[in-house]
Amino acid sequence: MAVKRGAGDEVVTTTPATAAPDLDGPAVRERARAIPEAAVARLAVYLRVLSGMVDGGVTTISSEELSAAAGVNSAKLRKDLSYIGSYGTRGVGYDVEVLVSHIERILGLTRKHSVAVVGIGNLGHALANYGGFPSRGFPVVALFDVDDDLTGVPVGGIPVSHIDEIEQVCASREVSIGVIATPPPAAQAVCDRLVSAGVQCILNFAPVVLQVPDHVEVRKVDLAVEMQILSFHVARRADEASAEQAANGMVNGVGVEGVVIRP
Amino acid sequence: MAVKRGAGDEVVTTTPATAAPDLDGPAVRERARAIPEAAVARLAVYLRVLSGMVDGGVTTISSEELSAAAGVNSAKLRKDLSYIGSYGTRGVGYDVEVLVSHIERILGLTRKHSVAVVGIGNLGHALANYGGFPSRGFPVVALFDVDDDLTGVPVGGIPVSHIDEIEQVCASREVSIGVIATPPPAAQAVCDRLVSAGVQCILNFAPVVLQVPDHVEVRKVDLAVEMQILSFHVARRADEASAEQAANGMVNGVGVEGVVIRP
DNA sequence: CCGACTTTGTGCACACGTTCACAAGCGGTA
DNA sequence: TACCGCTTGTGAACGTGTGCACAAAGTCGG
Ligand SMILES: NC(=O)c1ccc[n+]([C@@H]2O[C@H](COP(=O)([O-])OP(=O)(O)OC[C@H]3O[C@@H](n4cnc5c(N)ncnc54)[C@H](O)[C@@H]3O)[C@@H](O)[C@H]2O)c1
Ligand SMILES: NC(=O)c1ccc[n+]([C@@H]2O[C@H](COP(=O)([O-])OP(=O)(O)OC[C@H]3O[C@@H](n4cnc5c(N)ncnc54)[C@H](O)[C@@H]3O)[C@@H](O)[C@H]2O)c1
Repeated sequence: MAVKRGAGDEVVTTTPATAAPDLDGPAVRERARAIPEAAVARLAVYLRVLSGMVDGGVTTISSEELSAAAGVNSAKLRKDLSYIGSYGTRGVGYDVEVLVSHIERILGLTRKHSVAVVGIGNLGHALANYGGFPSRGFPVVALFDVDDDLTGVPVGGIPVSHIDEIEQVCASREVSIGVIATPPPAAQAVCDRLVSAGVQCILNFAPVVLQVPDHVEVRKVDLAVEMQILSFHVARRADEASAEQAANGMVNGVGVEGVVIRP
Repeated sequence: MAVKRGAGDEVVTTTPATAAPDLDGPAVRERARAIPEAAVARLAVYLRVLSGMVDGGVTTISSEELSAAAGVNSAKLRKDLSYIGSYGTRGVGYDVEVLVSHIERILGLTRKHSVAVVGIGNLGHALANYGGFPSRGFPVVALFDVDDDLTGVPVGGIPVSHIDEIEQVCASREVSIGVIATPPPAAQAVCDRLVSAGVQCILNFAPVVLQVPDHVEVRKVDLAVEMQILSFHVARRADEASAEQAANGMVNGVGVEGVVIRP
């Protein structure tokens, strides 16, 4: 993998910048947003697929193949890639390694992002032991808990620190991403401490809405919400099926399974 | 009042080869009055907030208060609620319990959705032990793993079954949601077996793109992707900051991190 | 060197989601 | 009852994201 030197090149249009004078209304928004958030999420998926391809010895790939592997529309894939520049060859496809390096650059993965996990319970243990983070450029460098029985105990190779050391430890270990895996009532307080320790990105597993300053980015993973979305689809499907059956006046068992719909 | 139709518009990254499912007329597609997916996700959040309010003794709440608690715009909240009907009182607000019951109805939570977890490793243990699922109407009724040392061992009160029993057990316990927490290489095979067992909803933690039939709903939770999105924001922010500094001809070390920008 | 073929990159139209703004409706009050 | 202030519900404007379809740009065989 060729590490490209600085020499900014033309480089994508990170900031169109054409229309500088914008609305500086009451709510101060960030500047022109370059890449749609949805596209960023997909770029991360493409990167994972491409990494697997590199390992498999693939050197070139077309948008059709890559989009199939990533589970998206090929037009969407090409549009997503166009946000980061034109690195394909018409009639041929994309050089896998080139694409990987450019996506990594855009996602900011040329830099390591140190992670701290707060709340070393069931979930915290799993996260601390997970090898998928360090291998993708997100080394876990600190663990925190209030439980005195846990402090000092190594989990995943890292000793747990007491929550009261959070500001000091986060600063000294240059933590840039904080993961909250505490019970819900403690989440906001932990979040506040992370913020005051200078952490600007937070991944929150506790089912609570966190209040943070504008400059802090929060993403939440709420499994109950995921379940409920699935539940919604089940219900909708059941509604449709029953409506259809009512319309047809017919009861037709669908192949796979005998799903019993209670009247 | 809201005339709600079945609305048969699924989509979700279907294969391009899908034959036209609805031949109701190529021109008009007016029937779909479904609830936007994004709104469904938020409804689940509102539900959680409202449940907390019920416990807190709150009986009535305005869109302004609820939206603040849920971290969204009040107009968006009202629009989201309007998808499920008109249950507010103008000049007063919403009755909390009424709202809870209607959201639960729409999300299909009047029915219990039994959950099976496959892959009882680090993450699987955490999920099996998590009390947040049963309490929200998602009882975990089955656990599966290939590891013979695990089969029979109770985790979170449920003995682990061997993966080979998956079809039989899922059917007999009426599993409607399958959770995949196996290593990535095993995920697709596990998914296929869940589908053949009649499971129509899957929550996937393995970082792979699952291929499923159209009638199966998949949601993925990819923590590495979440991290990378955060990383992207860090990078973008650094870019902006450096651009601004360059414009000002000033170099200012920002507290948290020493981002070195090559000239 | 040319022409056939392949695949990218993108303009455009459309669908979806968000936000604004305000009439309609309700409870309380005189 | 008539008025008033408050909050909902929603039409419409607006912004964002998606998908189509095709010209541009490249490769390859002759
Ligand atoms: N376990 C899961 O699979 C799962 C799934 C979805 C969501 N969650 C959420 O993740 C969070 C953690 O879940 P869990 O199952 O690991 O819970 P847990 O009770 O097993 O662990 C919580 C840990 O946080 C620690 N803690 C409590 N207060 C703290 C504080 N102020 N500062 C630092 N540490 C503190 C506790 O000592 C404990 O070790 C919860 O909010 C839960 O709702 C968990
Ligand atoms: N641990 C985490 O915090 C974390 C975070 C994000 C994603 N993930 C993903 O979740 C998955 C599980 O992670 P983990 O840390 O629990 O892994 P793990 O290795 O601890 O556990 C995996 C379990 O799956 C079982 N298994 C393997 N093949 C199986 C099969 N064919 N059928 C049934 N069970 C099988 C193994 O016996 C093992 O018990 C992985 O795909 C991982 O990438 C984990």
